[in-house]
Amino acid sequence: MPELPEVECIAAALRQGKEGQPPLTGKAILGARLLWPRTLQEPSPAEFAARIAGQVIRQIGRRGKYLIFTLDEVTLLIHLRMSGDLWVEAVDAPVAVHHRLLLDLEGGLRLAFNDTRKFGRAWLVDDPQSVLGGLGREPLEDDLTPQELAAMLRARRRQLKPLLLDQSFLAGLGNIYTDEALYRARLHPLIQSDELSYFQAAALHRAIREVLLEGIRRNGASIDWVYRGGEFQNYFQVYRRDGKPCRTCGASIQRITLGQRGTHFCPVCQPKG
DNA sequence: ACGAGCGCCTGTCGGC
DNA sequence: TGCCGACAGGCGCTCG
Repeated sequence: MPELPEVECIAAALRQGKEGQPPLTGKAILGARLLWPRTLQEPSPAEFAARIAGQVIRQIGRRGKYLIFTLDEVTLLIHLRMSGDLWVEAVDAPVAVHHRLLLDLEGGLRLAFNDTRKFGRAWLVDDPQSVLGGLGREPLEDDLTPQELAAMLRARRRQLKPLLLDQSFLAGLGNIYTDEALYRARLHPLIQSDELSYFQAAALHRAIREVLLEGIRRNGASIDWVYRGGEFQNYFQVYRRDGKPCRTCGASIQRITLGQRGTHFCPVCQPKG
C-alpha cells in the first residue's frame, strides 16, 4: 500500500505525535514480541529481541518507502509493502488479528506492526546502507534537477511506467503515484525512457514532485482497509478510474496491465507519440 | 539490460 | 447462499 507520501506521513506522526498520541522519539524500547516470524528479515528472532531491548528511539525518518528508526546502537528498518501499518496503542491493549511484531515502549505504550497480507518486513542492522544501499534518488530532494532526471531517463531504455516503479531508479514511487504523475505530465506509460524530449522529461520531473507533495499535503491516500485518515484518494485523476471520463478531455480512462500492475491513463491526454 | 511471469498472503467484490 | 476468479499501495526471484 503505502508509497512515499503515506510512509512520510506515518514517519511524521510517529516522530511528532498527533492527537492523543505522544511522539515516540526519546522513548526506550523495553522488549519485542514477534508474532509472524517471516516479518523479521534480519537478524534471528533471539538476536533481535536481545539487541533491541533497552535501545532508545533517537530519530524516526524515511528513505524511499522504508521507515528508519535510529536507535542508540542499531537501526530498525521497516518496509510496509502492500498492507502494513504502524499502530501506537496501550501496552496492554488486546492484540489485533493482523499484528505481526510488537515493540513495548516506556510510558505504557506499544508500537505494533500490523500487516494483513504479511508482505511487510523488518530489519535490525548495524549499517542501514546494507538494506538501503540499492535505492535510487529521492524524488523530492531539491538537488534532483530536471536536467539530471532527463539524463537518467536517457541513460536507460525502458518503458516509463516500469522504470518509475523501479526503486533503484527513483525511491518511493508506487502504482498510484506513478499513474498520477504520468497523467499530469501527459505521458503514455509505455513510452521508452530514452525517447523523451527534454521538455517532456522536465514535465515529468515537475509532475512527480507535485503529485507526491499533494499526497503528503492530503495526508496520503486511503483505499479499502489499508491506511486510514488520508484524503488523496478523493483527488485521483486516473488511478482506478477506468471507464470514467477524463477530467481534462472527457475521454474514457483506460486500464491496461503492465508488469502485473493495473495501469490507468487517458488515451487522449497521454498519447504515445 | 529488459520484460514477463510467479510466489509470497489475506481480503473484497462481482458474476454465475 | 456459495463458489470462483480477478484484483489489491510491493518486491525478489527466475527465465528468455
